[in-house]
Amino acid sequence: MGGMSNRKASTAATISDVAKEAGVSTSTVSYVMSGNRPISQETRDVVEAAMRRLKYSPRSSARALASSRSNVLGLVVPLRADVNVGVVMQFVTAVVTTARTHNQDVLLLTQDDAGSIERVTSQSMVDGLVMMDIEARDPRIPLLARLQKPAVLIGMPDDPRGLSCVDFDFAGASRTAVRHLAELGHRSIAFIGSPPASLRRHATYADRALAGFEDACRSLEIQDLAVACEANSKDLAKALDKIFAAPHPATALLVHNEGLLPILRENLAARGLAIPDNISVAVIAPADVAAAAVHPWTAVSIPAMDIGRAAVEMVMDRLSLAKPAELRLIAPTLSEGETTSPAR
Amino acid sequence: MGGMSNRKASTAATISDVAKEAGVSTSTVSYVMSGNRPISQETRDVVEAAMRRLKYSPRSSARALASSRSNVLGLVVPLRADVNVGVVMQFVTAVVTTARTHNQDVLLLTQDDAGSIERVTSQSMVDGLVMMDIEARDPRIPLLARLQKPAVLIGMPDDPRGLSCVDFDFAGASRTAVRHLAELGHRSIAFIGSPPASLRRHATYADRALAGFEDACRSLEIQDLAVACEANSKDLAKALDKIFAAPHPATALLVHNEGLLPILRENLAARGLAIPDNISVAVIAPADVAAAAVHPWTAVSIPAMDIGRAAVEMVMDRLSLAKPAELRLIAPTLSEGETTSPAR
DNA sequence: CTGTTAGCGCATTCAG
DNA sequence: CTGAATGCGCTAACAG
Repeated sequence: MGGMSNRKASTAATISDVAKEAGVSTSTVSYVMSGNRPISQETRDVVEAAMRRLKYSPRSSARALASSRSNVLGLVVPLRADVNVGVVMQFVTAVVTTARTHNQDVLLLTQDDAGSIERVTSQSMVDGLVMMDIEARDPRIPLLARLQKPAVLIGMPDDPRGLSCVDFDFAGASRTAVRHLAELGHRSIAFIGSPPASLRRHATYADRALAGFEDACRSLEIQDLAVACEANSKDLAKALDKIFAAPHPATALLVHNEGLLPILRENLAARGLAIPDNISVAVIAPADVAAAAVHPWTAVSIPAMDIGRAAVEMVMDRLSLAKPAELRLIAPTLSEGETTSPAR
Repeated sequence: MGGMSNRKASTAATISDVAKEAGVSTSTVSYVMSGNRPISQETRDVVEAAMRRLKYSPRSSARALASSRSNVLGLVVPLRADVNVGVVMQFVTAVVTTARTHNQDVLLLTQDDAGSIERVTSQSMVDGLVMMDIEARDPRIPLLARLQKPAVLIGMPDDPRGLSCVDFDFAGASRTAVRHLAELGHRSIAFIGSPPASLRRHATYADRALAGFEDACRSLEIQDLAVACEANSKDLAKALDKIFAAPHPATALLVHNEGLLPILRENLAARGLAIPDNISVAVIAPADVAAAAVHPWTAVSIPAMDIGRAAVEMVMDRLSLAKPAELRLIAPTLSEGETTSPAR
């Protein structure tokens, strides 16, 4: 009896429509959705059939209001000119994809809109936050620490203030690359790094990659020289000028600047330097970029996917399992390409 | 009397806390926030003071439930390998920035997560949708047309089905560029276009830029040749081989592929071709990319910011003003750089 | 100009 | 294993 719904067809079905249609109470419907208590197989079937028939789907706002969970994660992305769009996109992809596997959606926040972090948390629009492009003493950290929502930083600030952090071990990446070049016999290595703007604001990846380079060279007693560089031909030329004008010019390069990769080979060729015969080049870059080149670069890959995934999982752990904050560094691995060879 | 709130300090303030604190009713508080009815200056002041004192901020889920508006826009972005990350980022930036000026936030959806459009609309997570990277006969269009939420496509499908669309006039862009080159005396022009993958799936920008090129050449009686090209040196070399092996080799190039710009000059130089002395080059690319080069390209600029802004504004118009759907093409403008010169 | 009140749709105690 | 009842916090009639 009374399977016929008497609602206006124009309105979307609600949980009580489903309950009526299935001949059960609304709480039963709610529990078959959440699984928060055992439901007999038969009533479950009846309910699910009713949901399908009515094309029911729960209103997220109602659910959020009742459960005080939005199932949305905030993602703060940098839209600066000096960051690498390719890498950023990879992080974003990883975060969105992983979030979906945890049944979360992603709200996109840009960091120049200063108040947005505070806004979305105080309005409970998000359950947690993932923040990219962290600076060494990022002013947003105290703010985040004060908020009640779990937050994960992609990057390693000087003082995390009890926040979770995850990042690639950029220092280790530089060290790994230098060690590899040293084993090939190179005794003078130059580092071509991030744009000056990134260094100036102490983006943690830029700082730490550089520190790792200097550290490794010192301990292996290798001639070192580091230059910052914008991702354009002109600046690259200037950097190379400086490198090859040095007293003991480098026989190997370590490049931490994805934007330079398409033009590096040509610029060296213009100076009569062939890779790897006259000069070895190792890079720190996303795996696909390094591998996609015609001559794959010897690379320490930035595992953007792994980092993004880890970030989301750390947020979810804190949310669901109330895990404490943690710091996580993702270890570097070097993959040999066709751009390094023994010195001389 | 009774200004002292008796709530537990641990819980965030609600609208009724504010009402109590201010000595008014909740609706009054609601109305000072929304401005949906006139409020005397004095009560407004009292209420606003109370809100500040209690650090009140409204729960978005409660507001959404009561008003059936989420104040969130869904943005569907492509994460394909064959799209240009730089351009995508510019669109995204424009959309987010503009959305904020309309008091909307942006939920990020990726298009490989097929069900997500349906999901976020049926759950009323978003008030409207902006969709990038539309294909000529995009399978999502019938779906979108069926949904009740306003949607704006960035791109021009064959049949918009009553949806709003906005895009750069890529055909006009090609025509403008060809006309410019023709005026310089060039009688044979080659078009280097998007990666084959983009063309194969008929991304509308790729299709239309190419069509505009062929059209303009035909009507101006210019030798034309078009090649697709991945954004790497190897594929570019192949494309150039083909172009210069033709019976009447091109004296000018029109390039619609941002990724080629960093390497194009070098690859031509390797063939003894200097820009613009031996060959003229015009490009279709975002303004900043074209202008940032050491030798600025003669370019028809893709006004990503304008398009993104227009998209959001069209959604908002349909939401608030119930405006009907519209199609909008953004006109091209050519800016001369240092890469074109008279033929011969 | 302001107050009262009935929902918005769902989650979740309590009872059974 | 299931149902009834309450409240989440806010908006928008309706009633002054």
